[in-house]
Amino acid sequence: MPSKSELIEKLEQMASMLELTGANRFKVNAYAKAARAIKGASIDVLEHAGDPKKLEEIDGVGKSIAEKIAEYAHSGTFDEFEELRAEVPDGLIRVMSIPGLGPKTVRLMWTDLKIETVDDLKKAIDDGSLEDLPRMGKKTIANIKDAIEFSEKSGERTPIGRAMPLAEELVEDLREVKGVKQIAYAGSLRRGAETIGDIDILISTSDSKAAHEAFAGHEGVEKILVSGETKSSVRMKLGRRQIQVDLRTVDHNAFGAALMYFTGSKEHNVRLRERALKKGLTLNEYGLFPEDDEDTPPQQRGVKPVACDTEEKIYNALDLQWVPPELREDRGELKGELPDLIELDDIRAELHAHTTASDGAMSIRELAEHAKHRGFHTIAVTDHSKSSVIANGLDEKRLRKHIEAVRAANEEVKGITILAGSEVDILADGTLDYDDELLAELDIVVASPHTGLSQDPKKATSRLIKAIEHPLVHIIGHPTGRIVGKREGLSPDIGAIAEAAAEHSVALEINANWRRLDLRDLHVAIALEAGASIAIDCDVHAASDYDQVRYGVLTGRRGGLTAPSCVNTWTAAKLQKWLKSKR
DNA sequence: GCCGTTTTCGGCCCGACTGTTTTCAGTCG
Repeated sequence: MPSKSELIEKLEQMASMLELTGANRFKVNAYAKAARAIKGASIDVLEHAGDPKKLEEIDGVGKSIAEKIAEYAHSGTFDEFEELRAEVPDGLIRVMSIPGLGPKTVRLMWTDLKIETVDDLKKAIDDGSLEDLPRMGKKTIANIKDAIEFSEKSGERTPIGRAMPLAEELVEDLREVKGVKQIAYAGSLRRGAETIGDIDILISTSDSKAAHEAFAGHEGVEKILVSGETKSSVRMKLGRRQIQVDLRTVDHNAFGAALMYFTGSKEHNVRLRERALKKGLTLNEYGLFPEDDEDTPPQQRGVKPVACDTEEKIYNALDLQWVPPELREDRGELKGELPDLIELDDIRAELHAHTTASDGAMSIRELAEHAKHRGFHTIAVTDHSKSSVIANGLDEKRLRKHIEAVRAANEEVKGITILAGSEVDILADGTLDYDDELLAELDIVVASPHTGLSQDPKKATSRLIKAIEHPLVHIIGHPTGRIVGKREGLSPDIGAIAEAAAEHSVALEINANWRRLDLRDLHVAIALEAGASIAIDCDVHAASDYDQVRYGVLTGRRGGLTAPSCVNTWTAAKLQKWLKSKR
């Protein structure tokens, strides 16, 4: 069945295959850009596949690609894709994903040595035939061999929750090095993306050499890939895997320009540069300069930049307001007003937490004390329901006792409200795991799907909507059940879910655990557009889980979430009023 | 293939580093 994600994948594949066949690089770029545009588009392209005008409203989609979308919606593929696919072996795209191998090299391997897969490439290395290619010396071959091993070992992208602690440790350690004035992590990590390709660290320093030496010598560095005057690249140990970490050093007064440049996204930067050129300016990682058509870069000729030391000055010089990193994805952030995004400090309540009654590690009181310590006014105790047997879900009798225990704790612990709730399973048919009489006794109901996570999108949509329409439900917990990089989860019609949620005053959860981040950023944007409220919850099982909230806030920010749209930022009174409206 | 505050053709972002070659192509971000 045609799906948006498959269409996007096909367009991305088109770009790779075109590259390999040596097509016009701007055409390649057009396909890659269209794929991104569709990913971030607010309209459902498949729904409007018969309306080319509507499709062409999406920036990056023109006549030709609009036709291909129509073709795909009708037949599940499009001719040009199938033609290229017949020509370009599947395995080559995988070969091209090896770091250091680009389209030119892979194409040469393919045409001259008939290399079509990573295994073919390994054989060509072993039997020495790879050396026959031009510009293919011993060192290059050794690097390729190493890169194959790395890509097999490092696997896919690293979840943000694994990369962030390492990045913060590096920033803390390198801050102490002689000459270092400003330091920050940049890249997709600063943008709060759910997964990270590599970690980028940026330093402004008066002693570049010292910084690069300290970096290369840092604990955990397993291989040095690049070491220049301004740029070093290493591979570091991260758990059982490795992650690439890049360090860039710049002068103090270029820190803003460099930070902007290395934060990306690449597409956002391209937009900014295009905008700069239209204003007779040129933007690079050293600053925003007047464009003068000279070949030598302006900073090397002592040209005075228009702006360079802070991001804000550069955006302003381009007649833009400063764009929060989380929004720098080329999803229209340079057009119109930006939302006043939610901040970590706005979070005042945790509404999804487990105790030792089900699968948590803390008692009700411990849970409450930790929440209080974080300055929260409310904590909801939401242990699992009876169907979650593996999680020691509570049957009706145990839940009734548990409610009593929560009420007692609420009397006893001062300075915080402890809500009696449940994370009740949404069964495969959309019914809930307890009867209404029992649910009505609870202060808060978080309804979540835990099983049947591979059901078809139509069933998933009606299942979730049924739960949303239930008059006693407040929050839909981790609505799709996905696990980042591991489990796809449900693929419901998020637009329909969001509309139902808005209509019935049900909040959709961003489960802040970095393994979940569910809703994801794009879903949040759709939910907000429909007028639905969002909950950011840590799904607390242990004390350290409270720290996950940062990832939920980042995800919310990426989706354009403001504090008023997030129930966890509301005052105790406002929260209570909403909860009671469903009782 | 897309696009237009120099518009329907002729552009399309910019610099660092590596390896191999000896002036630069390829890749990356």
